[in-house]
Amino acid sequence: MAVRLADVAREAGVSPATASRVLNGSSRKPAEEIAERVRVAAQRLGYFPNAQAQALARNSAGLVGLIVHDIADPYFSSIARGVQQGLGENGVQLMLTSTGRDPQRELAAVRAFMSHRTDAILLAGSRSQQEDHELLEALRRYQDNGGRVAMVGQPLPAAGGVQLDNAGAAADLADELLKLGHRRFAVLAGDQSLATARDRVEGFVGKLRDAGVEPIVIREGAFTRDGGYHTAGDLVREGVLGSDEQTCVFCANDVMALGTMTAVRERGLRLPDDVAVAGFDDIPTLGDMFPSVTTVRIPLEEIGRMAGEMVMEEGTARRLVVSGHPVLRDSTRRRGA
Amino acid sequence: MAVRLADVAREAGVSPATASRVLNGSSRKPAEEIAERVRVAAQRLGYFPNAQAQALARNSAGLVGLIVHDIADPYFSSIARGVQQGLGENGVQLMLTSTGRDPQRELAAVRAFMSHRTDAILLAGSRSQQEDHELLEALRRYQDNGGRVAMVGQPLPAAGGVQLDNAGAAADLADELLKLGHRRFAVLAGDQSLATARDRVEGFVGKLRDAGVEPIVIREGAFTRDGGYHTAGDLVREGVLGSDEQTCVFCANDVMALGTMTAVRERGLRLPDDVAVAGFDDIPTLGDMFPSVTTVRIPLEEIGRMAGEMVMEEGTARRLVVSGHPVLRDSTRRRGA
DNA sequence: CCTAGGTGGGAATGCGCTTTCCAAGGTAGT
DNA sequence: ACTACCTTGGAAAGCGCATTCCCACCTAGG
Repeated sequence: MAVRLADVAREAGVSPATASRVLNGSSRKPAEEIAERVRVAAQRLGYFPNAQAQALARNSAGLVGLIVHDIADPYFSSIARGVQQGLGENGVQLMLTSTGRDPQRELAAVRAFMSHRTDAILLAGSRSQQEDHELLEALRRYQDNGGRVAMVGQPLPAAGGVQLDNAGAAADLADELLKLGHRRFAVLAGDQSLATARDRVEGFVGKLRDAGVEPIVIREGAFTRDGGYHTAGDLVREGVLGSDEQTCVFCANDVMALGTMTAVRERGLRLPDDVAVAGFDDIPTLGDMFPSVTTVRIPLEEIGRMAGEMVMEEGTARRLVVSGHPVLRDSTRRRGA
Repeated sequence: MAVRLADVAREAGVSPATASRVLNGSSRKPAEEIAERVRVAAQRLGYFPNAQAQALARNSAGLVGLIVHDIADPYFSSIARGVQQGLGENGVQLMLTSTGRDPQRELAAVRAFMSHRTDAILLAGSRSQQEDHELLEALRRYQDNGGRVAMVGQPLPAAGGVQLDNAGAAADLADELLKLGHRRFAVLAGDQSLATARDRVEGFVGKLRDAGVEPIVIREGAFTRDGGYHTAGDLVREGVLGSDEQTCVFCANDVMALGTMTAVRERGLRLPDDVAVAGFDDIPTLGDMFPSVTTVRIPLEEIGRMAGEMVMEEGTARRLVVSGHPVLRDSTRRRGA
C-alpha cells in the first residue's frame, strides 16, 4: 500500500542501502549526483519512512512518554506544553497518558511506554510513594535497558529531572504574608499523602512557627477545586473563618484557592477583608479573578521545557531544582489597608 | 538487551510461534497446559512485547495521533482528556502534538503521525482553511492507506468527527440575553479567520438581527485572553463601554471574557451594572469568578470522548453534531435587577 | 480396520528499514 | 610500476514479532 524505501531505490536505480543512506542522516554520504536522484525519486513517489521499521532497525524510536495525573489540570497541561517545547523540532514525538493518580494506571503507562520503546519517560506530579514499589522496579529496568527517566515537579530516587522547591517557596510566601501583618492563619493542606502538598504546607507552617505564629487550623481535604470549596465551607460553618479578625487562608494550590473564594463568598463574607486567600502555582486565570489572588508563581512551562531538553541530552541524568516566587495581589490585602 | 519472545519460547520449551499465540489474543489457542507454561516463562523473564516489532508485523500500531493548537489551553486540554477516555483501556496510546496554530507544524505533525503509522488522526480546533490544501492532500492519502481521521470541534470535508453547533448555541445565548432585556450589545469577535469564531459571531448577531437589534460594535482581535483584554480596553477608551446605559459584551470565547472583565474593572467600571459580559465554552474556572460569568456550556470532554470512541470503531466515519447550552450567571444581570 | 477431516505445534517467511561486511575502483606512496 | 589504503555502492544479515504453511497426530465415520 504505502511506498517503501525499496520502491524509491528501484525508481532511482540504486540499492536500498544507498537510498537509506541519503534519505536519513547516515554517517556515510553517497555522491551528490546519486543523492539527488534518490531525493527526487522519494519526492515523486511521496515516500514516507515507516517509523516503526526504523525504530526496530535502529533500536531507538524517536518517542518520549509523558505521564501526568490529569491533562485537563492547568498544572499539568502547562508542563506538557513546556515539555513539547523542550523536545524541540527533532522529530521526537510525545506519547501522553493521564493516570488520574491511579498507581495501577501509572504502572500500566510505564509498561506501555516500555513496550513502545520510548527513548525516555517523563513523570510529572507527585505520587503517594507508598507501594509504588512496582513502579520503581519497572523504571529501574527501563533504565537498565538504556531508557532515560526524568521526574518533573517531584524527585524520585535514582532518577534525574527538575524539581520544585515547594517548601522554600511556601516559606517565602509565609514570610511576605507575615510582613504584611497577617497573624491569623488557616491552612488548607490538601491531600497530605502527596509530597507536593506536604512540602508546601511544611514550608509554610515552618516559617510561621519560626516567627512564633501558630496556624489556627490545618485542615486536610482533596487537592482540588472542590476540596477547597468544601473544606473552606466547613471552616466558615465552624466559625473559624468569619470571626471578627481577618483570617488569612493558605491553600496548597490555586484551584483550591478558587474553591475557597467561592465558598467564602457564598456565605456572605468579604474578600479579602474578612478572609484573605493565598494559593500556589499561579495558574493563568488567577490574575483575572476579583480580587486578584496572591500565590506563588511556578514556572510550570519552564520546568516542562527543561525536563524535555534534559531527556534529549546525552550524558547522565542531571537534577535541577527550580524555585517559585511569591506574587502578592489583592486577595491578601490587610483589612483597612 | 531486553528479553524477546524467542527467549520466552526457549524458556518454556516451545516454538516462538506458539509463544506468540499464547501471549497475544491470537485466533489459535494453544492447549492450556502449554499456554500456562509460556505465561509463567514470560512472567519469570519479565517479558515485554516490542510494540514496534508487533506494529511492523501486524501492520497496525496501536497508536492514535491528536493534533491541537495549544495543549495548555483549557479548551484543548479538556478535549484531550476526553479523547483519552474515549480510547479506553484498549492499550491504544495517544501521540500528542501542539501546533500553535501554525499550518506548517500542523502538516509536519500529520506527516509524523503517518510515519508512525498511527491508526487514526484526530484534529482538534479549527484552522484557517485557506491554503491548507497540502494538509487536506496529506490526510486524503492517509485515509487511502487505511488511516482514520476525525475532526473534533470543526468539520472538514471528507472526514468524520464530532463537531459543535457553534452558531446555534450562540443564537440560543443571544435569545436568552434578549429575554433578560439586554438591547445594547458589543461583540468581541476574536479572529474571524477561524471558523469557530466566525460561526459563533454569526449565530449571535444573526439572532440579534432577527429580533431587530443591531450590535453597537463588532470588533475583531486575537482569540485569546489578551485579545479580549486589549479589545475591551480599546472600547472603554473609546467610550463605547461605560456609557450611561448598560452594555452587554459578547466574547467569542471564555478567556476573552476574562480579559474583558479585567480590562473593564481596571478602568473603574462596574460589572455587571455598567458592562455585562458573556463568554463561550464554560471553562472550569468560570463559575469561581466574581461575578460568575454567563457563557455557553460546551461538553468539551464529552466531545473528545466521542471522537476517541469513534476512531476506535470499525465501520465508516460518522459525523456527529453536539450542541451547547447557555448558562446564565451573574455577569449578565440587568442593571437594577 | 481404513480413511477423511480436524487439531495443534513448528519451520519459515516477511513486515520495512539500518548496518555491517564485501568487493571493486581509485589514489597515493615508495 | 606495484602495493597499500581509502572511498563507494551493493548484498545480505538482522531488528522482534505475526502468520502462513506444513506436517504429525488424533478422532470419528463407514
